[in-house]
Amino acid sequence: MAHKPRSEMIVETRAKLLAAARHAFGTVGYAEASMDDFTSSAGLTRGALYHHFGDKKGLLEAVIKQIDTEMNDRLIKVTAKATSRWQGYVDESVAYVEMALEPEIQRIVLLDGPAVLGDPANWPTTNTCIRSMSESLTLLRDEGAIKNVDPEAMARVLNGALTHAALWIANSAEPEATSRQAVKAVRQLLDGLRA
Amino acid sequence: MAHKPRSEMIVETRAKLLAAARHAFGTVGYAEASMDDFTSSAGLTRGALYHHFGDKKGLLEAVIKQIDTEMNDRLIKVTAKATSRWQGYVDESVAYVEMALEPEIQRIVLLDGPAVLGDPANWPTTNTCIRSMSESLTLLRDEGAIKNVDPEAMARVLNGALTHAALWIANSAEPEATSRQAVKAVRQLLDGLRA
DNA sequence: CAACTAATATACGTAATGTATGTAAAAGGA
DNA sequence: TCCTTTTACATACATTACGTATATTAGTTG
Repeated sequence: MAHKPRSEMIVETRAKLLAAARHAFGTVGYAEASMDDFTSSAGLTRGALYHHFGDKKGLLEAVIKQIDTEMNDRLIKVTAKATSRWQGYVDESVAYVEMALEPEIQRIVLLDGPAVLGDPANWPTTNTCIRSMSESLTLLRDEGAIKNVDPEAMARVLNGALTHAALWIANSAEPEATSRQAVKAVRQLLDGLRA
Repeated sequence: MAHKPRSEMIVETRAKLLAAARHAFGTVGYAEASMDDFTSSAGLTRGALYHHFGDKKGLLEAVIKQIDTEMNDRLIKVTAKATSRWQGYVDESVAYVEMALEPEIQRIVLLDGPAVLGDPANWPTTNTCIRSMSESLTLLRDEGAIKNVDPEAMARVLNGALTHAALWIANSAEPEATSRQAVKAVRQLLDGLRA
């Protein structure tokens, strides 16, 4: 009877715990998510959880890291499609807003993450997204497409604008209309950076 | 012996609870603040707390409302001092960043508030600050000082930029240097809005 | 095959929240 | 003035969650 090797069991267990936690965090929120509940929904107990992730916070970190990686992958694809570098940056920004509309991302990364782990700027997973946006800005600046800005500073500040736009849209009574408003404002804001 | 009238006792009790909670939330954070601890530090018990505020969340709402009012008062003073309307808006924005540097505001309003109460845009106390910024933008737009933006949308998006700037500064290893970077980026961003 | 290590479960202590109930003092009317 | 009613606040209790310490089971290695 196929006794899988231990190494496979482990990654499987980790994956199951991550998925269960991610679902729980994303729906009821970090504080309301009971470790007993979601581990048992994964067919495990808290024993496995503590062994692999140390504590609830560690689990949240792992979940956020996973989401962050996925977000970055998606953003890279968007940028790759663009015709010009500037257009790529604008598209990336809008795509970021759209991703941030997803309840799971919003709840976990934008709301609970900062409250539990502190300012995202200092997360170990050092927001891959911000870094990539910062790189885009560096290139744009060096080729003279935008004003002479500090890429990192501007990337962080803009990132704040984007996430707030997303929060606003997602919690609006009329997301469609709000989305148009918010995206337009973001575009205008970005446009103001052009040289 | 000076038995104060009941109405006075009540406002006093509410004030004591608010102050104690505000201190606890502002230092150890909402989740870690034990209601037993901070009520007893105010010479009361949770009984009074539940009577006046319903639950822990209700107390947080009250604390945030108080802080929000104070912030707005301070912003009004800044704007009043400015020489031009545009300058007033820039000063207001920078002042907002500076206020958001204060640990209490940061912890309670920027980190825990959104996690516990959801997107600030929908708070009952409907961020007085955002409203006032939105009004400033309306005036600026109408007098042609800035591009033709949607004031509410732009105010919200900019607000996100400002709060993120503050978080970044406050959690930086070198707040002084980071502050210069962030404030400069904010100024550039605002400058891009001018007509 | 035996000893060891590591993955997961179980059991328990502690602490926090919310609720239900109790109490005492103030307000108000006769 | 006295009795009733309300209400501000305290106390006691039930539930639940987290984290840790310990037990068990299974896989790995010599």
